[in-house]
Amino acid sequence: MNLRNELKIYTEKAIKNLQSKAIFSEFEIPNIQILKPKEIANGDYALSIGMEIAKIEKENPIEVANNIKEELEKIKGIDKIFSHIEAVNPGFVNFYLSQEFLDKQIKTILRNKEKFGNLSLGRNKKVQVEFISANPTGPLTVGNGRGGAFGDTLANVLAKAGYRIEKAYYINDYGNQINVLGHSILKDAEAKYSGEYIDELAIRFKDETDAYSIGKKAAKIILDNNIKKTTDRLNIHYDEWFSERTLYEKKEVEKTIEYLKKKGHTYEKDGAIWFRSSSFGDERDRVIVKSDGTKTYLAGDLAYHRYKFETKKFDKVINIWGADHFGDVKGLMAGVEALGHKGKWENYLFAFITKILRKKWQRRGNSLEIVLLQFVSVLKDGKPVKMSKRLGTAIAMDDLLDELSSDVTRFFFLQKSANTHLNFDIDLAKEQSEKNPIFYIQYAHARICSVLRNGGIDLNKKKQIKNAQLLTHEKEIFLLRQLLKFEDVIEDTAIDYQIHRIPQYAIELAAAFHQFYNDCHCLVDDENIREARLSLLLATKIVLKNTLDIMGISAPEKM
RNA sequence: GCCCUCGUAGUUCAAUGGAUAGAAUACGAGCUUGCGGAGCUUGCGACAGGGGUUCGACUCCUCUCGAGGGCACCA
Repeated sequence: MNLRNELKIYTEKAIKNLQSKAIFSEFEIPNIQILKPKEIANGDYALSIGMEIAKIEKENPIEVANNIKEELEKIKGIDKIFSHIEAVNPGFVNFYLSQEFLDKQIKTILRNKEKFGNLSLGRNKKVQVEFISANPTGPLTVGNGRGGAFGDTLANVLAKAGYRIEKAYYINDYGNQINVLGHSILKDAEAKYSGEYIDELAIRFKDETDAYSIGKKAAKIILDNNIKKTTDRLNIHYDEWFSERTLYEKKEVEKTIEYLKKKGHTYEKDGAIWFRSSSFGDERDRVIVKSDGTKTYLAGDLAYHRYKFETKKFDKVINIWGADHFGDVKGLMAGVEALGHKGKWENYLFAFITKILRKKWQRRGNSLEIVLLQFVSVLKDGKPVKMSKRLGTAIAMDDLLDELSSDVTRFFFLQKSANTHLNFDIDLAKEQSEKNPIFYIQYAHARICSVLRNGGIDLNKKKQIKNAQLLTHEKEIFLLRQLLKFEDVIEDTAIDYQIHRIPQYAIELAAAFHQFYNDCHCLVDDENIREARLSLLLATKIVLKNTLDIMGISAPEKM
């Protein structure tokens, strides 16, 4: 049970008590939002419920807040957590953490080390995150890289929150694009892909003439020599590389279509078999078997999702897609529902979160959730570069990784929210790589390690704080508060997937450390203060490293 | 035409319907006989525009303008 949930329950109880005392009438208690004030002066946590209840009760908000505050103060043990609770204008209730509570937290961090921040939110639920899944017809692009950084980090966050996660790459090694790849290598009239890799493959297959056979073999080569190497360079490691072809080989696609037929979710028109997806909220029906007898991409994807839910028994599946696949979201959603896998997902306790979820139509509590990442625009020499493999003018992820480290690149991608269009100015990124915030964060980590070494602390040995109560300097307390935020950051992100919160937090934490470092000398003669500050440093190192680990970014002990 | 995602300091990005809209970078001014100055302190600087809902709007609704994406028997 974390503090925010505890506080929520306390508040609810306080309001009920006030109702039973007839100070408040018997209204239905609204959602209790636990706010985190931006200003420390406004407390560590805050409630705005006073204003909402004041409206219902037609009372003065500050009086309502005061009533709640007084009722909360009566709760046993709350004085151990908060040094004081305040009701302030226009009707907020502010909570200030006690020194005692903060001291306890630092001990918790030192005890739990890399496990600090592990939550039980997932309660062993199995979740798959599928990301990148680019066609094996060419090297990964910068846009794929964004999906990779996002998906990998989201999976890490969910793992931290207690979910059993698997990372998957769906290889589209079946279908027309394989044929097109073959023709591209043959450079005949049906060629679509171009670029250096095609030229290299052309040399390799110069003695062959069958487009499909070439395409099939080439796809395997591209997967091994390009895609897998690039994901490695990006520090992404999949649990499963799933081949679409195997679904056809094992007749899983046919079985899926048969299932839908039997359930009456299909019909024939113009010689094709249509899936009645409009019965499941889609704006139109979708073809699953074309009039020439071949299956569409959706048919294969549905078979794959049957595998996800029925064979692998995932409780939840999250697909990370580029925004160019927006048009396919409803089709797959409808299909998954038709296959009987909707709404198994838990209902979150937090009403304020479900409110957010409701806004995101693609995530309506389905067992399948699809996150769309907006486009990455690439600028080079001040000019936009059109991203298209087919045109052969795409910026390959490897081009970027030749110039920037994986750490910098991942951080650059992660910093932006999924639904903003990302401008990747290659020249700017190169130019700024030395002053990138990631260096600021890694420098903080290296600096801490250096002081700890100078202080004779073995980084791998357990270190217990003895004098946390000596941590009273403004910057010490501020840093402590930042450390404490880590669990909230994990929880929030595991629920709303706003992963840019993580790099944001890393910057804040590093800043809090640098400020502390500047004001407080650690290696002082006073044994007690020295001990206390070294403990704080060690705790900071732990949390900073945990944060970087989640982002898949290294935490160097020296730079 | 319809559907998505956007529009915030010069630039790249933040901000759960809450309190004084934050960072980074750039530009200006400071800080070192101390543990890593790749740091710290400080100044300048922004909600595309008009209506509306609300005690309270960058956030919700609506219109206008602007950017990107999607509307296949392609994947």
